[in-house]
Amino acid sequence: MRYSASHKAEIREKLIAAAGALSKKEGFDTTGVDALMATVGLTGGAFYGHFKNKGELLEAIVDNEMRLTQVQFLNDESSPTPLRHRLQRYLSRSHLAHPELGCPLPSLSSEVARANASVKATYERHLEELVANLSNALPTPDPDRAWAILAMAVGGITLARTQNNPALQEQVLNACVEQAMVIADQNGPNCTD
Amino acid sequence: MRYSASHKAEIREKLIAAAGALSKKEGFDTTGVDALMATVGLTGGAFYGHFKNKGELLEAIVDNEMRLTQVQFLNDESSPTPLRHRLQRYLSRSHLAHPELGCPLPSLSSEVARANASVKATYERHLEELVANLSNALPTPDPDRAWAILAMAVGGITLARTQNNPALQEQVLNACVEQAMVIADQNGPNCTD
DNA sequence: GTCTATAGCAAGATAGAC
DNA sequence: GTCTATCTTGCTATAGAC
Repeated sequence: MRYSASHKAEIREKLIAAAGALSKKEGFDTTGVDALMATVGLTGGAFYGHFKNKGELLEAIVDNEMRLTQVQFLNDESSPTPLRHRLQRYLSRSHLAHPELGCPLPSLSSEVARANASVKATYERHLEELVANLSNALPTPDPDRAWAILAMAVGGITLARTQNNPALQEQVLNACVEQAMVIADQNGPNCTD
Repeated sequence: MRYSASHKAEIREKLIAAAGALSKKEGFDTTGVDALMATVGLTGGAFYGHFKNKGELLEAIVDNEMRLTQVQFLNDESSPTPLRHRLQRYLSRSHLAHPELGCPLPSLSSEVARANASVKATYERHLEELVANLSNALPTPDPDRAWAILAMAVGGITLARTQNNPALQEQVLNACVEQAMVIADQNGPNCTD
């Protein structure tokens, strides 16, 4: 045959990656099939050779994006990145400016919240893994503190992206890094030990 | 004339409120003009007697929703609501389940992030007021801690709304309340006083 | 597997009657 | 100020040629 046996799979992966980037930048609902296919040099009709419908694409995007995020958060145990550096990378100006390359949580959560139970289940599964990993990166593992830190990081990016003023963005990002470290390092709510 | 002089203004306010609720629940982009007008008993064409275009509606929604949030956050100085209770109310199951009645920050932020500078400026102005008020509700006023707490609250609702599992939702919400209080009550990063 | 063409529908916006 | 009717454009999805 003209193409290798895995050619279709390769195109599919390209589509999922391109659609993920577009959806994180412009939103999934507002990303049209024709526009998506154009980014990989194909026309709209070819889409349905890879996905039954657009909903199936959302599932694939969510799974792929969350898997990549999982990998980025994963700590190499032989040379672990300090938590503060990971937070600074997450809460950075480049992450603010490039949602298409960044974490799906601030960009896709509101659309996932309105999606069907299957999409949410995939999201949920990856989120739990993410939190388990983040918990293990704390001085003392604690899922509750991991959830709180994750929520602050996601909320920090979300809020900062709504701002025009760079100085204000900087303040939000830095405040979240500092206060997340307070949560990570605290020994107890009353500091009694 | 058939209607009172303020009739147009009343309809306009109704429209802004209805559109705000719809946008917080289903998203602004996915809320059509015809569907919106139907909720107040009018047809699509009448929309343009009140707004130049749909973008003007978004500005009005953002201003109105943020103003209402501002009022809800405002503390009655004669009988202030304890911060913990305010956080519990924000990070509650009813707020999770009813975005149309709730805070615009978790629902509209991603669309505001993609909006024009004018919309962002309005959002920004209200956000700063909100943070100033929240800062003053802390044991020791501190804008940085206020930003961090706000980010955590917004991120907590955002993440919890993507979950199917009520137990997991509860864990996220409770964790954010507890850790937000840690940030509010801490005296310093090293607990040295 | 991808193309072109098109069906079928909903969107934002405008025109003119009342 | 609101109606109906309509223009134009965009979308999801399908049909049939290659």
